Amino acid sequence: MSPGHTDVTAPAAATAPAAPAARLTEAGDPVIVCETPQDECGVRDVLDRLGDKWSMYVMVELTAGTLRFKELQRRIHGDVSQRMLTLTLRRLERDGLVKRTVYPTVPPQVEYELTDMGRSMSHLLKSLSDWSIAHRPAIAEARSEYDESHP
Amino acid sequence: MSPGHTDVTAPAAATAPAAPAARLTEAGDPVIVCETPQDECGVRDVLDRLGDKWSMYVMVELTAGTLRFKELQRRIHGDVSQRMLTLTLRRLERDGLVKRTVYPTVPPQVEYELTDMGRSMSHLLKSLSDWSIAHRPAIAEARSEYDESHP
DNA sequence: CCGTATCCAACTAGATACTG
DNA sequence: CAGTATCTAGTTGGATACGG
Repeated sequence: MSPGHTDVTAPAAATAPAAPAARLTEAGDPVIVCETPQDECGVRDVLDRLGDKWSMYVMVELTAGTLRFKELQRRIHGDVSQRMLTLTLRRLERDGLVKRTVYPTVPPQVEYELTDMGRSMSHLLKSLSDWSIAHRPAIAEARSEYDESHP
Repeated sequence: MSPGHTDVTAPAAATAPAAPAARLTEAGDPVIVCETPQDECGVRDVLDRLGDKWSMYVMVELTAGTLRFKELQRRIHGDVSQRMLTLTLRRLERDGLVKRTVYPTVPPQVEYELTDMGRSMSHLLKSLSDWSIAHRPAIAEARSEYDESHP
C-alpha cells in the first residue's frame, strides 16, 4: 500500500511513545488522538495488511481452522493467483498473524492457521464485515445520489 | 485499491443476495461465511476506502468535529497533498461518510464533517486503532524474528 | 503440491502549476 | 481558500513459465 511501508521495528524515539490519548466528543463519540507523527496511531501497520487485496479474505477463511495452500486458494473469492496468495501469506506470517507448518512429505504439504494474535484480530474483521454488510445498501444509495448530482 | 473497484450499485443478481451466514468455530471464534462470489461479504467496499493512504486519517480527524479543508490538511500526519486530500474527501463524500458544505463567501469556505453513518464507522476505526496500538510491539517482534530466520 | 522468477498492465500518489 | 490539470514515479497485482 504505502510506498516504503511504516516500519514498526524502528528504534523507539527518545521520548517513550505514549499510547495516543482517547477522548470523547460532546456527542460521546471516540476520538483518536495522535500526539506525535511517529506513532501515527500505529494504525498504518494494521491497515497496510488489511488494505491489500487478499489479506482480509485469507484471515477470514483461516478463522474456520487450519487449511492447506490449495484449499485456501479454492475457498477465496475472485480467484487469487498462486503468486498473490503466497505473498499475502508470507506477509501475514511475518506479522505473526498466521502460522505456517511445512510437512516434508512428497508431494510437499503446507498448512496455515491463525496464531492467537491472528484470532484476536479476526474478531475485528468480523465487526468490519458486519458493518460493511449492514451499510452496503446505504453506501450504494449514497453513491447513486452522488453520481446523479455530479455529472 | 483494487483495479475496477467492486461496484455496490450493480443491479442485484436474480437470486437475492442473502446476508452471509455467521458461524462459530469450536473455539467460539466468529466465522464470516460468503455463500456467493457476488456478496464478497461486502467487505471490499469498506476496505477499499480504509485501505487507501489517507481515508483513515481523514475520518479520525473529522471525529473531533467539523473542519475546513486547510485545517484538515494541517492536522493530518505525513503532509497530505492538496490533490490527495481532495480525492480522499470526494470518495468519502460519495460513500456518504462525509458531508461537505460550501459557503459562497469570498474567499470560499468549505466545511467537512462526518455523517451519522461516518460516525458509526469511526467507532470501528477506534477498535482497529486500539488493537493496532496494543499489538504493535508483538508485531514488531514477530517481524524481527521472521527477518532473522529468513535471510 | 507448493512455491519462485519474470514480465507487464493498472492504479495510486506526489510534485507542480494554474484558476474562481 | 479551495480547488483542478498535468505529468511522472513507485507499487501492486495478474499471467505465465519453471523448479524442489
